[in-house]
Amino acid sequence: MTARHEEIADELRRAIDREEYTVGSRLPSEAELAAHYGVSRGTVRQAVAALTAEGLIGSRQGARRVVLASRRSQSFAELRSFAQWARAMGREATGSVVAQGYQPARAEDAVRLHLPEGTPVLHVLRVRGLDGEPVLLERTVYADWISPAVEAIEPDCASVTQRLYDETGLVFAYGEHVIDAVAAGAQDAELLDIRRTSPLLRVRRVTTTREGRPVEWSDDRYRSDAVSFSVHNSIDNNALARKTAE
Amino acid sequence: MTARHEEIADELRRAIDREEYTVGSRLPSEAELAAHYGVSRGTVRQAVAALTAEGLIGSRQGARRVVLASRRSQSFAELRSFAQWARAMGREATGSVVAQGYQPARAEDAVRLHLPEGTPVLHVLRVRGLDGEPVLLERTVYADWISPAVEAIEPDCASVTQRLYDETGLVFAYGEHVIDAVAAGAQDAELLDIRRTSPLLRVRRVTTTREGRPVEWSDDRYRSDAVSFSVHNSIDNNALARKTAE
DNA sequence: TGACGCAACTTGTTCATACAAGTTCTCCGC
DNA sequence: GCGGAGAACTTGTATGAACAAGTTGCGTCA
Repeated sequence: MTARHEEIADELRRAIDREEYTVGSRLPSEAELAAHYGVSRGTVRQAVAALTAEGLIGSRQGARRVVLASRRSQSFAELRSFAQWARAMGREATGSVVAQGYQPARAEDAVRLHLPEGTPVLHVLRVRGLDGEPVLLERTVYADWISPAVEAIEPDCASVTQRLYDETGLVFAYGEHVIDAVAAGAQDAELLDIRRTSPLLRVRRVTTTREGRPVEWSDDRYRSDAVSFSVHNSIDNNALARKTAE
Repeated sequence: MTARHEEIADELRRAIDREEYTVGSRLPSEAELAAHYGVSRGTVRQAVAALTAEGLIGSRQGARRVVLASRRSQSFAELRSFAQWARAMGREATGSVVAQGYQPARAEDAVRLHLPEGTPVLHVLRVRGLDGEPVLLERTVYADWISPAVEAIEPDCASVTQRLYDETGLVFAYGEHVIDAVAAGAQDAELLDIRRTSPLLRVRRVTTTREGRPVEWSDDRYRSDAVSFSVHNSIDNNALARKTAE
C-alpha cells in the first residue's frame, strides 16, 4: 500500500527508463499529469519532486520540466547492502571474515558511534567479492549494543545487512559517506589480490538507524578497476560535498 | 526576496550549526514551528524537507524529527566552482591552463555533450591549486556553443565559472559525478608535483545548464592527500550510487 | 513490579484554492 | 523579416482542512 505520489513517481521513472520520455524532452505539465492520474496538483508535485531530487529531471519556474538522465540510480537498499546490490545486478556476492575481535573504543570510534570512550566495540575485517573475485575490503566497527548479534553470524555470510534485519529487525536508514583514494597497503594488496600501491577507492561511512542512532562505521576499500560511485545533483539539491584534508 | 520556507530552512540550519539543537536531539513539532514562524504547516514541511534531503535531520512518521549531523554541506555553487569553494574556506584558488585546443568530438564527447560526432570541441588542461599548492588536474571538454567564450578567458583566470557567468550569463545547474581512483600517470605526477603511481581521486562529471543542455564534461584528478568528497543520504534520498566497471 | 492498552501526539498523504513569478509563443507593428 | 509587447501557459509559494498511520508515554490492571 504505497502512497499515490510514490506510485506516480515510479510510473514516471519507468516511462523515462523505457525512453517514453527521452533525455532532453519535456515532461507533461503538472495539470496534465494531475488530470491523467486523477489526483490533485499537489500530489503530482510530490512525485516530480522525488525525480528532481534524484537528478532525473530538471525543473525551472515557468518552463516545463526536462528529462536530464535516463539511468535510474540505485535504491538506498542496494547502496547499503553489498549483497543486495550484487543481486540487483545479477551477480553473486560472496563474503568472508578475515579477522574479528573486541577492542575498547578509541576516541575516533567513540565520536562516530556516540559511545563513551573505552566501551568494548566489535572490529571486523571482511573481504567481499563479486562472482568469486575479491573487490572490496571492509574494516567495520560495530556499536556495543549490536555487536552480539554480529558476532553470532557465520563468517561467510553473504548478506550481513539482511541477517541483522531478520534477527533483530534492525534497519539501516541514514548514512554519511566520505570518499577518497588511497594506495593499497600490504594487507590490502594480499587480500584483494592486487599489487601494493595500486590505487583503491576508499569510502569511510557511518550508518545509523531510523532513530538516528549510529550502528557501525566502516573503512571500505574498493578495487578501483571494479567499482565506482556516481552522484546526481543539482543547484537545489547537493548531496555531494568537496572537503579538504583536515 | 527568498521564499519564506527557505528562510525558515536557513534559520533551522544555523540553529543546528550553532548546536542550539544538538546531534541526536529532537526538533520541535511541525505545529510548534508553524506557530513560532507564523506560517502554515505546509510551509514548515517544505523547510524541513530541505534539511531532510541534505541529511541533516531524520524523519519518521509518528516520531519527532531527529538531528543527525551538524556540519552543513556546501552549496552547489561551491561544488561546481573550485574558486568559490576555496573562497568559502578562506583559501586562495589559483589556476593555469597547461594546454588548450580544438579537436573533433569523439564518440565519447558526442554522447556526453549531446553533439554530432566530429563537431569541433575545445579541450582544456588546467592545473588548479590551493594557496599555491597544486591539488587538482582538470581535463575539460567544452561544447561548441560555449567554446568561444572559454577560449577568450586568460589562462590564469582563477574562476572560469564566474567569468562565464559574467560574460554570457551561463549558469551551471545540474551535474552528474562519477567517482573512482586511479594511479597518477607521468603527466599527472609532474603537474601535481607527486610521485608516479600515487593514488588520485578521479571525478568524471558532466555539467548542464538549467535547460538541461550539456555545457562541459571533465576528468578531474585530485591529490588524495588534499581533497575528499562526502555524501549524506538516507533511505528515501539516495544521491549516491555504486557502479561496477562496465 | 511488570505488561498491556489506550490516549495524546506527531508526521505522512491528499485535496482545493489563490496568487506570484518566470517562460514561451503568437501576433502585431514597423 | 524582425523585434517587441503581451497573452497564455507553467511552475513556485502559501494556506487551511481533514484524515491516515505510526510513535510515545502514561496509567491501569493483574
